[in-house]
Amino acid sequence: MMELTRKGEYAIRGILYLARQPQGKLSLVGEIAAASGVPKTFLAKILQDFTKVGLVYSFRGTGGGFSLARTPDRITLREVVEAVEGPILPNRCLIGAGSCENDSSCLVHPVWKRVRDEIVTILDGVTIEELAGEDHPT
Amino acid sequence: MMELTRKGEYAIRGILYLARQPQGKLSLVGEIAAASGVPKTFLAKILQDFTKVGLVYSFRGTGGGFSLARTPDRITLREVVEAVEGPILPNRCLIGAGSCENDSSCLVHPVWKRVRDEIVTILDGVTIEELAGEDHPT
DNA sequence: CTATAAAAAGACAAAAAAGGTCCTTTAGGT
DNA sequence: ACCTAAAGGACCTTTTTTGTCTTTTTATAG
Ligand code: SF4
Ligand code: SF4
Repeated sequence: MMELTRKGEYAIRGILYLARQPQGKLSLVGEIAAASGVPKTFLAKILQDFTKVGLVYSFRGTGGGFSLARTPDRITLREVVEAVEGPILPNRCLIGAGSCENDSSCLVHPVWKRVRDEIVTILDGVTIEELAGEDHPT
Repeated sequence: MMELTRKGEYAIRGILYLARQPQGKLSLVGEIAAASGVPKTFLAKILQDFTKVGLVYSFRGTGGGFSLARTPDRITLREVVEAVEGPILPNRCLIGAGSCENDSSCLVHPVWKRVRDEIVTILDGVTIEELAGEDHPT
């Protein structure tokens, strides 16, 4: 239950690769895929998701590629996961008004809300810089 | 992401019905299904899961049915969810040794561990008595 | 301005999981 | 013996996951 999909796992691996590259350097899909062991065409889709939400920059044509749009210390694990998997929702009733008729009276509702809030808090508290294992120079 | 399945939702509804019945009374699948709005045959499977892990008692034949195996205050939401969905695992690496080769060096690993521990803590802290909305006589 | 390079977009498809149904068997009562 | 109700298992449909492939767009180099 509550399992991260492969897409989510790949997304993390992919962005970690980018985080480990020298600032401003562009990486090709094929290069990232090979290094992180992710199917190339699948990773391409993931990188598109990243681009859409503004996590990475993409450049087409000769000399193109991908780079982070922000420094690794300002990208949280939550952003990465949500970019490809959508918002963290342990239950439908958290989607919004009307998704479950009795969310006002239901006593289970607040429990799932707590669960979501805890997960979000944890994932928001982790940056990909920490995960990339770079000790940033003081 | 991280969404409870219908089976899990149904499981909660089903056990809440049982929790609201007078102590020791037996309920039929059909009865529980109708009252909680769950497909009868599907609920039957869920109740079988409950029986397997010892959450409910089942009796066959005339006058048979289901009842809780414990008082509602000693059944946690976690037990109910895990009975039908399996253990709470935000990522494969938490399954056990060898499920991911690099779980010792991977910096993401401890994050998922924290996520799981938090979810488990929350769900363990909620009993189905609280959820059933019975104010138990002091 | 044309060839080349690389990402974007979108259609397609296999495999797995979710969500059920149905039928036969087993166990208990009358 | 006969009825009742759960257990077990085979089967099915739909949705989601996990990809692939082809075409289009955008950019650069010569
Ligand atoms: S937890 Fe309660 S409010 Fe949320 S979907 Fe289930 S019944 Fe509805
Ligand atoms: S988080 Fe790390 S240890 Fe866990 S599956 Fe992913 S790479 Fe492996």
